[in-house]
Amino acid sequence: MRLRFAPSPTGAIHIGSVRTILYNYLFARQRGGVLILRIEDTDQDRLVAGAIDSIYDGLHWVGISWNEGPHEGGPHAPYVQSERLALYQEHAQELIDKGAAYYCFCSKERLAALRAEQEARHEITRYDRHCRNIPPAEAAERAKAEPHVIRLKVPDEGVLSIEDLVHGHIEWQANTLEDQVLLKSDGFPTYHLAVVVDDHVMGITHIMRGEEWVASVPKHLLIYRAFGWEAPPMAHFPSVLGPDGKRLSKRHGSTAVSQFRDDGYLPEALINYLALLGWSPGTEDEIFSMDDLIRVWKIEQVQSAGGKWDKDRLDYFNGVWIRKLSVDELVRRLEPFVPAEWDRAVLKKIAPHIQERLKTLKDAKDQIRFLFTDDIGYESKLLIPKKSDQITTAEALAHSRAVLAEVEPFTSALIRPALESLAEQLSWSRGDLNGAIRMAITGRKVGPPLYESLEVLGKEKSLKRIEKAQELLVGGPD
RNA sequence: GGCCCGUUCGUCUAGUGGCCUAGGAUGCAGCCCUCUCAAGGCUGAGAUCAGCGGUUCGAAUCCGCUACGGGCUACCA
Repeated sequence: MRLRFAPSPTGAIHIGSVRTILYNYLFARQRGGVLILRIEDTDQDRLVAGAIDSIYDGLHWVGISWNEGPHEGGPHAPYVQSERLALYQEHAQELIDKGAAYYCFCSKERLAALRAEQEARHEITRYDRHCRNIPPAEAAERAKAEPHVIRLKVPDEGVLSIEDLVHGHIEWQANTLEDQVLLKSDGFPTYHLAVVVDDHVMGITHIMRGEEWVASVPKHLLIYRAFGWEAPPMAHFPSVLGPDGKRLSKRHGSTAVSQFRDDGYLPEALINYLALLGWSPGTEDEIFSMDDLIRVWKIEQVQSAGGKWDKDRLDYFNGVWIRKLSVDELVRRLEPFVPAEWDRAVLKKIAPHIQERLKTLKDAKDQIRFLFTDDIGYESKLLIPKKSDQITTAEALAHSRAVLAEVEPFTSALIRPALESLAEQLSWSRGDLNGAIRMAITGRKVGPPLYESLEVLGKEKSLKRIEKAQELLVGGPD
């Protein structure tokens, strides 16, 4: 069993492609199959520098690996189509020799004019087979000097069909097809020729790709037939859609995998979410690791309709996976998201207290900044609880400072009762007292639990910040 | 225009003729817990299963038509 992923190096790997690749991966891994990464770069105009590296980065980051590919090598190397041109040219020639394909010398101008005429007459736009009847010997002679493409001779009638693993039976009438180009004038194959030749030569046993390819299946079937090969089973997975219902693309915002990494998403969460976009276990379970997926994913449960990208749901899965991390692991994942100069020992102490408050790893920085800098500017009026005033708040803070100064050791377990009884003494609610102190030490209204925050901040800094808050209040309004 | 695919709560989905007065999740609202925010627990609103016709004792589930959405229709993939 051999499966392939065949991205084009037209940029960073796209989230929709990852979903398709994931399904290929799961299918192969659960059956002990071999996975192949093949780069389909037959369009020289659309190449983007560094794209292959970013495909490697993106796929490795989400935890997808493969057996044969451009860097891995393998029995069918090279795995980059632009390095296999001779193979396609030989195969195109074979079809010419068999009489299954022909040289076409029509210029792009003639083709454009033809199309314009057909459109004007409201006819179907397709190639008119102008060069199909040039005697083979004459055509071969002209081909030595004139620019040309090679086209497939499409039959006038007949039915082409597949039993798609997702959609079931699909069929087409051959007479709705045109004589497609197999080899372009620059000597490069079209996608259609290259994919059929490579899938056959590389021994691909299952073709699984996005739904946008179903329309070209009959073309491929005809090419298989022309070579006398058998087409392998196919599955066409539904598209990942943007909020407007159209296939997800760059214009819907960030769709590159690397963007999700940079935005603080866990690969576990992305994979979990993506797996469920188009597939369902049929049970009410929904939290799955890659290993779980390899066990439970079934192609029979793949949805036939496209699914819209839902960021809220991704965020939910990200939270779930963040909470599943051990503290050490969380600290490790947080590493790229906090400044290098922040003390990792402090980070580790606060990590368990922000863990359940993180939607993404990126959120951590703002929540714990107060531990690493004294620059926590805030407006003094924010210290004052509703129903209270400047003087009373200043007094409460003074008392807090005094009480906290007595706490030894300065741990949350001892801070708690101290502040609780102070609140009672002052006839303040804990919420109001803690809110004022929280503002004083963090400069924010919300944050990790107060007692733990004080402990991690340390006695000295905590007292100093409370003093500063008092001064702010006594000094009058900003 | 032609060919093909699709259509269950806003969103992701369960559902393969009776278990469906349609289940779960997310999001939303409320309550509980609570030092804030989260997390967690509970409750609620939210889908005439695109519409119509047919098959059947019985249809979200099978068939047909229509509508709507999407993909393809290149010497792009």
